[in-house]
Amino acid sequence: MSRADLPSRYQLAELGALLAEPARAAMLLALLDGSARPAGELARVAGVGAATASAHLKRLRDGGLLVVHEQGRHRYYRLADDDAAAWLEAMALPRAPRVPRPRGSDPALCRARTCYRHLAGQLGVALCEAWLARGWLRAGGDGMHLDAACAEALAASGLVQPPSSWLLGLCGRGCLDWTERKLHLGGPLGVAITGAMLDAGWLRRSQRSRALLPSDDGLRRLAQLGVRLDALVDPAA
Amino acid sequence: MSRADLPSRYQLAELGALLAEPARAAMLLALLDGSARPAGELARVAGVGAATASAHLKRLRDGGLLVVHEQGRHRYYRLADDDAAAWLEAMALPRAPRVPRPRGSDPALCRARTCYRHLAGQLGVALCEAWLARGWLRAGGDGMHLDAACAEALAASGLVQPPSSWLLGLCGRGCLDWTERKLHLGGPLGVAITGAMLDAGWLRRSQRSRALLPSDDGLRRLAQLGVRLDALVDPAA
DNA sequence: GGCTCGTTTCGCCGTATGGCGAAACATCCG
DNA sequence: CGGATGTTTCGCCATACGGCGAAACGAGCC
Repeated sequence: MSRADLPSRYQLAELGALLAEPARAAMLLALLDGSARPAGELARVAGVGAATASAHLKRLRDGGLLVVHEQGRHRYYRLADDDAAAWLEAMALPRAPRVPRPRGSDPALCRARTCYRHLAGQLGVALCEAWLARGWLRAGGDGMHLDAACAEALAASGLVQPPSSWLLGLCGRGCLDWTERKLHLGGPLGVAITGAMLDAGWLRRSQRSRALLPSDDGLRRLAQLGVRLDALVDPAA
Repeated sequence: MSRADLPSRYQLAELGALLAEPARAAMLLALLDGSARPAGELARVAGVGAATASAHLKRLRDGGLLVVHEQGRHRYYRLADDDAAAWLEAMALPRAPRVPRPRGSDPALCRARTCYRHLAGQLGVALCEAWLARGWLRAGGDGMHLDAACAEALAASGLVQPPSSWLLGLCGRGCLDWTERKLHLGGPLGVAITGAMLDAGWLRRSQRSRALLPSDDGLRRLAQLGVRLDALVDPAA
């Protein structure tokens, strides 16, 4: 207790201080969908001038929460890693509805959303559970890996181009879904699959939130890949 | 994005501000093992005077992170709920070792520890997985519940007194283990079982950290209850 | 080269907040 | 009842930090 957490106390405080400013919090929330945005745009969403935004971004960068990608005269900021994204999502989600199941605010968000750059929500959990159950996803000591049978099925379904063996090399990680309280698939593998689903039109980004809207075709394909859709909340609710 | 997270931005900032002060962070870390401590003691661990500690505790209480239990002239502070404890643990753990498996700092902490008031770490994950696998723990829509067979086995093993049916009424919840990245058993059910293990001497609290030290007898009993111990990290490491 | 635009640095001010000591309560004990 | 102890409130000071405008820097573009 006494000596061991003497560093961690300052670590935690420093992390908290980064979130403590509404402007910084707004920036982080805006980046929680995995997007990379230039400083000016982040200044706008935070509602502050360019100068202050720059200072905030510098602090977030120094604190290890953001990374920069310079391109021409723009500087694109992005969340540094999915660990940060994971607990950020945990803190940002509407302060937990206590009782068993009165779902959190937006039903669309509960159904499917991005957690950083991978699929989360009921759909993400259902996919992870289904593939684990049928052996398409194997949990090893160093993370989750895709089975060759799954990679073939994904190619056959048109999600990825035929030589889909590159998927086997990616490492997935369990990431706690804070609305479902179960694991969904994160890590590079989760990012790759989610990206492919977006590219293939199975999912579409919502304009005004992190919700992901599955197309009818996408739902059909997912069902064919073993994902149980009967547990999804009614989108009309 | 724009309108939806306008409240959540302030919510997140407020939460961050509570962690932003080393003194408050120290208090929260001290309470992360589920203990309830009087204001004076928290002042000492935080390294501040009684007056300032009182102010900090008031803020944490107003912010919904702590609850008070008045007893005589003492006021015992405790973490408000296990949701708060969960993401607090996520943030507090040594900033993730990036590469696959170079384990976080303290091997004892990785092996078994308290997460709030329930068992976490490799042992907690192993227990949760084992009981789910043999059907002793069933995951329903509203949480996890113990099977009657498990309750009987726990009574037979001497963990709880013979009429163990009261365990069936408790609700458990999956809680992400941030060193293992898998679920362990939290919620009232997890708290009850962990408490029983402490009472029965299967586990012992470490003096200087949140680590839980299993006794030889405890490990034997756990193995009899189906928990695989071969995955535990070498305690001597 | 000179212009524009995006971004950062600098200097300044106002407020918020942490720290303490002293004093006020409250509770337990004799 | 009076004294000791734990906790909170009050008043004060010092500092940290966010906010902005102005200016500097750098990259693109004509």
